[in-house]
Amino acid sequence: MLLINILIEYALHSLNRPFTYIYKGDKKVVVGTRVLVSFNHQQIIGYVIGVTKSDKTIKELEEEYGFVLEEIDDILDESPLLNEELMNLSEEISEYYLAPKISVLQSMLPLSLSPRRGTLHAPKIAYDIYLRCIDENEEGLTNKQIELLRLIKSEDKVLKRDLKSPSIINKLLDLKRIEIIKEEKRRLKLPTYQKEEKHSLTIDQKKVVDEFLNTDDTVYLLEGVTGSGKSEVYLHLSEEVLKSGKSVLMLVPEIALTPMMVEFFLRRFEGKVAILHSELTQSERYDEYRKIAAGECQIVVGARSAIFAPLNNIGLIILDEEHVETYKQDVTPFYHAREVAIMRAKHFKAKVLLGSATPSLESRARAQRNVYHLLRLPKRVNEQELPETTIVNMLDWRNMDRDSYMFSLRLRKEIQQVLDRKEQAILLINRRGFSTHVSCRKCGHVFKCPNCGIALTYHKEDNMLKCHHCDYVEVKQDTCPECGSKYLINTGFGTERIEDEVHRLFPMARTLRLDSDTAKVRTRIAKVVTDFAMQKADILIGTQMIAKGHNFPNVTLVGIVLADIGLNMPSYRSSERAFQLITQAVGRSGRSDKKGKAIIQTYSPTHYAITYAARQDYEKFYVREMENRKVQSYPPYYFLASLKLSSKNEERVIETMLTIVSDLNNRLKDEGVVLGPITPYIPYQNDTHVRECLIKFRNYEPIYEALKSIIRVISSKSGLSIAVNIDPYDF
DNA sequence: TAGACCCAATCC
DNA sequence: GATTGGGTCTAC
Repeated sequence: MLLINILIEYALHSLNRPFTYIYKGDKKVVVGTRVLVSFNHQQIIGYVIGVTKSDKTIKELEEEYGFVLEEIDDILDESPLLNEELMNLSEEISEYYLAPKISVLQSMLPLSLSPRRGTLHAPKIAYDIYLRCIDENEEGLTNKQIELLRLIKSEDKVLKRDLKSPSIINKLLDLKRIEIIKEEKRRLKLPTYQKEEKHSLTIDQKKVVDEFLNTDDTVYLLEGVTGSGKSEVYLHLSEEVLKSGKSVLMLVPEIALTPMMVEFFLRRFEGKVAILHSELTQSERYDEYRKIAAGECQIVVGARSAIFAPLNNIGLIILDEEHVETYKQDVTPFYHAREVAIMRAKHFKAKVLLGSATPSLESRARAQRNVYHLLRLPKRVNEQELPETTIVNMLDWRNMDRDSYMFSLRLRKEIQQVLDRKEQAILLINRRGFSTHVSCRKCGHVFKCPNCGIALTYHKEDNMLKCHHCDYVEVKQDTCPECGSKYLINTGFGTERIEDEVHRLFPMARTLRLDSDTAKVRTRIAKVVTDFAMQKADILIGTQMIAKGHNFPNVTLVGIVLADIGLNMPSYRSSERAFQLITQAVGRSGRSDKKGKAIIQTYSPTHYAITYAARQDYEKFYVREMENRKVQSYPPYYFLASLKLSSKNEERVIETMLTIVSDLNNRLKDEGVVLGPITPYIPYQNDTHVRECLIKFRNYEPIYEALKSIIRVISSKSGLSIAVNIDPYDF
């Protein structure tokens, strides 16, 4: 009889331990496969982490353990889903991020293979069914059968669905003249490009490539201004790594926003590339995953979770736009792809290359201390000048257009000139929708989200009010639900409103809008981007989505309609985010031989994030922001961990959080600073109350001991749930 | 996480 | 006296 130790699918700290089942059947049970078990009156999925033989009787075992043993209902896989490297990696991640082990495994695997119930209905392997001739003997066949046999014979193999006559096929199969071959199908159709030979490098690029190849560090940070040709460096290094027989993992923030990078890799390395990202359907993703696991691809291009691609013999992991926050997962297990990349690289003795025009402060600081090897690309490839940038102070009424409170005279004039010259402009407004608040003029009622309590944004396109925090939507009413008044007013503006305003001020201008509303339909991002690139519109209006990656040669003006959005968010990263966004956006202007301009409208014209971004001066910003972080004891000077406690019972959360905070204070003394209890911006969601605290510290060990013990104590209590976020972004 | 179980409130 | 609703408990 076999004793099977499994992790069950519920990702809770309280259930983060092995459960033992027995198996008497004769199928093989292997560590790393999924099984179906009944657990507390339900059928759920478990992941096998241990198999041992036992000669004792069930009764003896139950006596020994003190609980009733149940049998495994079914075995779902024949062979392990993860190899040893990935299994150890999952262990390391769950240790570092203090996350339930099963949650890490669930994040690593595509849904079709994931240890969770959804897996049972997830897509299966798809096959192409081919026919092949195995016996040319035509004796005793009818003319029709001979015709088909000769047709099949003339090709190596023929797709069954391409042939029309099933009865004749069946007859030939019966007569053993032909056979069926099943081949796994790749449901993702990659576009085929003309193969492209490698470009020669500029002197700067060559220097960077040589330094990377001829030194022996693990992590490299490539700091290169927008347009400096980082992609070409990635491609060259990838080629070198492939030549040495190793494979490459290329991470991008979001494929939809960086279609160029995928195209570059497909062009250069046709047939060797797999793609993995969230835009894929479940079945496409499953197929790509299996192809990688089967060793059929040497390059994987993908978003965050692609860091878990089952590539073997990795030689290089690249994170493009390494500062982008999407690399940090914002649910358990809260991992950051950069840290996971470094873990994997250590295992393979591979190198990690982090690339950005505006590196995250953490990375840049590590480079400062030579933890990372710093590489620089200080110039744009064609020596194009950086755009001429103007900051417009919106507080000064003399700058303002009397006809519009969203546009300054200067921005309006520049847009007009661009239109006159038949060039293109990009307007960035980092907020979607039409207006940010809808309220009643008579009684002051503000339309709010019933789940989150924050103001709803009005979307004119579909005439709905939407919550930008959860997915709540409602049809916009024309009257106030409180007093029945018809006088509702819109305040605050977003992309839709700007588009309206552009149409009003420049009736002839053709516009396109790109934000996550546009992106709801999968193919629409690509459509908008290509349409704009083909100059089917004069002005592109959008959120931060338009600030990344794309190269629009005819754009000579970038207008940042309101640079302050985000700057005053209650987060220690708000300056950094604003700086990155503005810098990236300004860099979109003047990418070809035409000189570009950028206009930044702001109510904080002297804020360092804005002034340095206007000058595209990352290094100065870095120094200035580091001072800030030092004074405020934030990363990179201190590490952070946040702790989130939730319960249906508000009093209980408050009380427990108080004891946790005082407990932490007692344990840590000088090892860290505890802030809290903090009532979050959204203090309750679907009748669950939440409280948080934040820990700032310099050494991981003592904090980990404390956190582990708190998790142990809290998770043993029912009605309370706890989640720890190591290196959180949202404080 | 989600069904079981327990107890009290509530119905006519 | 039966039904409903909520809070709590437990899992191999």
